[in-house]
Amino acid sequence: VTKAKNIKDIAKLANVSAATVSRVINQNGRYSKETEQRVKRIIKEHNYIPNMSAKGLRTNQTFVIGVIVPDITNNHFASLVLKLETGLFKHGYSCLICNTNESRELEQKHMKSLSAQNVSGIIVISGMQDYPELNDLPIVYVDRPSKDMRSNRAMIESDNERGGYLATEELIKAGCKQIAILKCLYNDPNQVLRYEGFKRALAAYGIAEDTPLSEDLSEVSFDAAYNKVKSLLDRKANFDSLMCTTDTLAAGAVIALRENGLEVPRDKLVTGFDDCQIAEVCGPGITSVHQDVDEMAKLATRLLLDMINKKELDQLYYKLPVSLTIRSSTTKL
Amino acid sequence: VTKAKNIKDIAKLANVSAATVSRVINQNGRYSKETEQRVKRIIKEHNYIPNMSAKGLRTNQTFVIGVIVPDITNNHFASLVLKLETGLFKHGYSCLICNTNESRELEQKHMKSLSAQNVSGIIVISGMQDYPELNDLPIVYVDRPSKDMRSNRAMIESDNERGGYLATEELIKAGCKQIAILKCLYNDPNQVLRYEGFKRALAAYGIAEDTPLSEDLSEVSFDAAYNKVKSLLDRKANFDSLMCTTDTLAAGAVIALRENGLEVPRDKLVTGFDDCQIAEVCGPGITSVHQDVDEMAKLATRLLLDMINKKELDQLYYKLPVSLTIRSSTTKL
DNA sequence: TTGAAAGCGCTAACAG
DNA sequence: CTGTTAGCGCTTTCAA
Repeated sequence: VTKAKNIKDIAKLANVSAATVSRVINQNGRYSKETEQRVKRIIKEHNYIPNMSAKGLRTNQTFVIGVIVPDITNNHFASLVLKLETGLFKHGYSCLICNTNESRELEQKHMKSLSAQNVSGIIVISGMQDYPELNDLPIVYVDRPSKDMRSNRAMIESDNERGGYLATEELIKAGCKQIAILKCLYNDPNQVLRYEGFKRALAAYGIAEDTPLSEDLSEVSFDAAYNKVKSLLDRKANFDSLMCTTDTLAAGAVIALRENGLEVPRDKLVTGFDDCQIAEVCGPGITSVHQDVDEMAKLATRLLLDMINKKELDQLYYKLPVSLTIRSSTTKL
Repeated sequence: VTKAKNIKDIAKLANVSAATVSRVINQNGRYSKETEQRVKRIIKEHNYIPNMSAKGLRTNQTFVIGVIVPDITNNHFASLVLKLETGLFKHGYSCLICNTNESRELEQKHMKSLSAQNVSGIIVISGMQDYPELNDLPIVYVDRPSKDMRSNRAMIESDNERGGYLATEELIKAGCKQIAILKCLYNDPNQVLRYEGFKRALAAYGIAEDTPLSEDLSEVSFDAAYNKVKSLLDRKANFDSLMCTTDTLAAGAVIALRENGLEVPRDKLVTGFDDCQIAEVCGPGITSVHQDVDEMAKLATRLLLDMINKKELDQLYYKLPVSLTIRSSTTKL
């Protein structure tokens, strides 16, 4: 079988013009059944694959979606990305993955690069900024609020405040009085909301917040949580439980406790947030706020594709409900 | 500031030809210091971003790398992808992420799609197949052997056999006599190699393999491992330890044991493979075979870029050493 | 139902 | 050192 590199080769082989081949490929009608079948046969026989750069240049549509994510090694984000990629690929779109490593600068560089590549749309997961200057580009902001509202922008977030409330309430109901919180408000509105929920729960149950136990972490990471808990223990801080604003933090906490001879839930209760694999697997299993990642991904995919295809969206903003997945870490023995 | 969409606009504004602008952008020389600065200034002022589709069409170089991966939610793969993406982006390349979900068919579809998109190169992680038909495309096969050898193919794997040996030896040295192995040979040469190592270690220490304990899993997944261990316990199989060919399997095993009131390492010893987050965090911490993901990523990046830039490679095949990260799961109390 | 022709934005000869 | 020109492969009028 000879190699047909481009649409002209196919046209020649099928005794039609390139225009007709193009119409067949794109199912644009205006060709006979006969021609269609012949062209399709030739394409298959020669294993012809259209050149997407040319198509992209011509149509200004690349069928590539940029996905911005803080860190793909975080299981919560990875789950989201897996579902997004799988869903989008079914519709003929590929995903450019961009890790920002929580750096504002890298995030901007990536957005610029995506725009240069003429991506069809962008999904920004837990981004740190809006991008109103990317005028015509459809963008879905996932996992964070955004001010950038208009017809080609959408926004999906979980009810983080309620999540914070639920987790805290669970600890209170288990009898906890001195709840430390592991969080880092700086730069992340979700963290702020989870903390709001925390405070609302304390207030609802008439518990005063113990400010030293609420001190911010330097960053949202396993190590930061691990070190914070070590230092709490070192200075003999008085706490009976830890409300952690992500599962990664919860894992760091559990490990730090264990290394100091403390067991969860025997000695301290712990809650996490995201309900990802680490919560299932860490220590005795960590009670965690479940986000509906599946729905998030489905919604983001649908909204983005609709925007790309210039469909009117009935709704541009979604706040998804959360639930609590209860595991051993909050079960007093 | 007016909007300059394309290179001609910039050229006009800078009083030069498009060719000169192109030269400046690509640092191709053959322009005066003066012109360069003027052009650069105009570009910056107008926030001009070159169109990559056009560039790609013209040069047949897209600066996009396809990354094929079985499942990005596996922390081992996620770590690899993060490092690859970060490294490649520094060199101006973006990564198209493709999850195959272990499906041969999806893998092929993705490869075809990548080829259509004129990617500059492909990194195939734990792929199930070679792609010799993608003639001119540089490909690095990571995490698996490959028969597709030539100048624009490279291949990097860990010493899986030795990993299997080390893990098994660790169990034996801790006094284990009846070692069950959780594996799934079907479709994955790495699994086979790890199993080879397992058998070699048994032989070296004069232990006979207990065939019923070596039965294959239906697939490599947390659930498969979980169910397998449950069924081993149900039928009162005689084993003192579990050698697991991935950390995910080890996690499934640990959880299944725990749910049956058995603790690691008190009642059973366990080893994993990959030394990823889950091994650090699961149960008491799981002893696991460490793969040098960092070196893998660096090597893959370098080799791929060299192939893209037509540099002669001194070596096309790399087998990276592994080590054992020892944690509590193999420490008899 | 089909084909001819123009052009998307860029780069690479080639000429000056 | 710089500009002119000719496409890369595809889609899309327009005309037939």
